[in-house]
Amino acid sequence: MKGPRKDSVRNRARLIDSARAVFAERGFGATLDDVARHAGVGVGTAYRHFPNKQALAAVVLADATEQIAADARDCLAIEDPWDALVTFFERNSARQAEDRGLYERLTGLGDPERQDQIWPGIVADVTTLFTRAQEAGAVRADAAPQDIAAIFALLGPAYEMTRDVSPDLWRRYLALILDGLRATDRPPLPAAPPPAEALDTILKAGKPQR
Amino acid sequence: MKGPRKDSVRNRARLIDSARAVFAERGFGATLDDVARHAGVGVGTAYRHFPNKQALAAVVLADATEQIAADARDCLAIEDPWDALVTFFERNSARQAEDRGLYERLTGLGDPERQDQIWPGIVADVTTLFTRAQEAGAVRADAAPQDIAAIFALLGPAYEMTRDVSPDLWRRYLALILDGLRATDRPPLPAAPPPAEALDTILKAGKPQR
DNA sequence: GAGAACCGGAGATGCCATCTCCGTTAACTG
DNA sequence: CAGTTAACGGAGATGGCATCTCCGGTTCTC
Repeated sequence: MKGPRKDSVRNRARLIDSARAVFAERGFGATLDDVARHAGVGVGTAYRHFPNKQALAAVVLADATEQIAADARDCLAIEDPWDALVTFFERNSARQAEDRGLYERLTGLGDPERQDQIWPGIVADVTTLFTRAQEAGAVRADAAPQDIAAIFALLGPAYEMTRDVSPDLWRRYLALILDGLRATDRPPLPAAPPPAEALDTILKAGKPQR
Repeated sequence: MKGPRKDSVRNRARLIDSARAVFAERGFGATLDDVARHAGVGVGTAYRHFPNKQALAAVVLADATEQIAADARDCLAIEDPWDALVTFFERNSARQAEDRGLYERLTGLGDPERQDQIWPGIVADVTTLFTRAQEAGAVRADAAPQDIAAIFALLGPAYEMTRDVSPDLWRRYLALILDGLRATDRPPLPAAPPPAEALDTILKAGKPQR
């Protein structure tokens, strides 16, 4: 019985690692050629291991998605409801700020099967996180769980600034937005929250479409 | 003495109008061919009147920029400082929400000469608008004028959602952010504001770079 | 050391936006 | 109204760029 060749295995691993690094730094716009070069292998090798760029991205993305799921679960364990929600935001934002590709890819790309398997769990956990905070009176009454997705979308440009201006700048705008989300006597928000089904559209908003 | 031909003048006008319409609807990614078709003229005509796409965009953009300047000036006339600032945000956001190209083009493109002539005025007026509101105690003390530009950048994705989900949705997130900007006893913002010189970078954040 | 498995990377392929060219059309002039 | 010429139209040349293929050469495995 013949296992796969040793160099083949190694190259595959290198490609995945490099994909993670390259997509993180330069965004999903990076070429498979770039990834291959970074991995120190030829493009041909890349294409022998993965039918195309998306396939490779899907592998990398799967991990990332699970991390989000894990974050959500972890945060559910934090007692203070507001603190839990904020922590979730901070964890995720930190990841996205330092991984450009992550933000760009989160929706749309990735292995649909696994995505469809993981997302519902995330959505459920985040909704819980949100509802708990709202019921505790920490989140304004006129906010909705969908707003969480929207806020993540809004933060996109903040990450961009962070990269170009100063690290950690995103924290400023996350804090600003969270202050807006917090309960204090305020006039109700104008316009209804987006429909819950629009989640994908919301997340996709404001990033390189394709 | 021979003036320019009548059809030439008309076509030029049509092209500019069409450019406004097409860029507004489909964004600056739209082709000059698209603009020409919309104007009911051939591409050749388009290229005879404008050396390239940017030149045409610059013309359209000039008007748009002056409108912003006008908005800022108008808002300075509003007595209540907070109300003035909010109105400025709302006017501008409304424009950007319905003109996709506007948001994409605001920085980077456009006739540099005229831009450089108009922008300083806008910046000055907006800074005044902001400072006034802050001194009146309506805006939190740890905010800075640069945050205005950042907020406009943050709203980019909100416009996108608006287009795909429901009109006016942007108002929800603008209100949310403004609530965060408002003074009420809050913990200070983490991370310093971006440097004032980074204005371009800030505005550009999170939109199709090129 | 034979042969299969795998590699490398030059370049073929495909795509798409920008812009040119020139035969045709129609505005102006006398 | 006929001659002149500015202006038009739009097929297609051009250029750039990312994706992916192909095959001579290399490396692993038994």
